[in-house]
Amino acid sequence: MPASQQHDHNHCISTAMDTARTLCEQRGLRMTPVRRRVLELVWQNHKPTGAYDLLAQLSEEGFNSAPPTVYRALDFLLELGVVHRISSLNAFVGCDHPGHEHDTGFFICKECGNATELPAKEIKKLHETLVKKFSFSIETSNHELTGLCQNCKATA
Amino acid sequence: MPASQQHDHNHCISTAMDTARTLCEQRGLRMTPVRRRVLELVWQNHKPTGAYDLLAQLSEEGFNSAPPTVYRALDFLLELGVVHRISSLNAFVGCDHPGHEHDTGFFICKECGNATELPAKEIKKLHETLVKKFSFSIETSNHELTGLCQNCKATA
DNA sequence: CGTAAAATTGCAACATTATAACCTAAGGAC
DNA sequence: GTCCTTAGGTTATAATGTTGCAATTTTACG
Ligand SMILES: [Zn+2]
Ligand SMILES: [Zn+2]
Ligand SMILES: [Zn+2]
Ligand SMILES: [Zn+2]
Repeated sequence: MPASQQHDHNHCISTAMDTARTLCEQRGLRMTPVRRRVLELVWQNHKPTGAYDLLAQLSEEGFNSAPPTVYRALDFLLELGVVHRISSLNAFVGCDHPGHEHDTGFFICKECGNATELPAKEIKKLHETLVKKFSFSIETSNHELTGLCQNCKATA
Repeated sequence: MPASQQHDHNHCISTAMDTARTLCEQRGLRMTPVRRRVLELVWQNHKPTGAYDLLAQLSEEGFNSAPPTVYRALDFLLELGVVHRISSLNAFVGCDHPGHEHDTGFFICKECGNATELPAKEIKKLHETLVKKFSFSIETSNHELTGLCQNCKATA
């Protein structure tokens, strides 16, 4: 059983949507239909999804199907902190714990494609160690690990 | 003075070329003119460089100027372990310590664009911590930090 | 209300990055 | 030399992402 089916998707999605709505209200931003639907789709897929895949899904539902539509929605959601971009995959994925500012860090299974967010604590610890050694000021960071998840390792 | 000028470029380049040649000999691979020149260019720029920038430079020198030329050379050099790809920039940069298998990790200055390779030791430590917490098997990892380098912080 | 400013969306074109497919040329083994 | 493998040339195309501007919707405010 893939990790993506070990839990209640609908719960994931509704929680994510609630949090996003709350964040918008707090910041005076608008959760418009396209933005809402893109976030839902990102969560429904529940694994990193390309912008053009999302665009195709939107298109099937009667939304506008030009690239700027989905990229603008994604930019908004990234800014809001409810999705992450995985640059080695050119793909987007929902954030597990939105509302707490943190960097992008994922473990991506080569077999099933699921992406698991890394604990912010470990990323912070790495930052601290690096800052001590070098005199950089770290503003953002992005960590992408690949390998086999527990399930796929067991099945292999 | 930018970090890229605090040292002797020519030394960087010749060392990198020597190592690459040695690695090729050890593995029975061919360091052809295009491959050699691409590696030299990557080192000459001494900061992350896009494939199409490299292609333009090659073209000026009479090399073939079609995309596959540079992508094939870059694939070879990546495989050989003498360059890294920085996926958040879609760019390539020379490896500081080739010949020792290691993951991609860079600090990239937002101001001057220089990319400094992170110590493999710290990356390994992060891996170990994560593996203890989760039961992933990590095969590759990629770490891209941004911020200001020491020089640019001072100048700002 | 009514209107003006701001934010969002629609739309068309374009830019950038990367790959596929197929063929030719060069290098090495025998 | 002949054969086989590797590398490079060439053309076309795929995949990803952006710019610019007009039209619309939402909000702010008198
Ligand atoms: Zn997150
Ligand atoms: Zn898996
Ligand atoms: Zn390296
Ligand atoms: Zn700098």
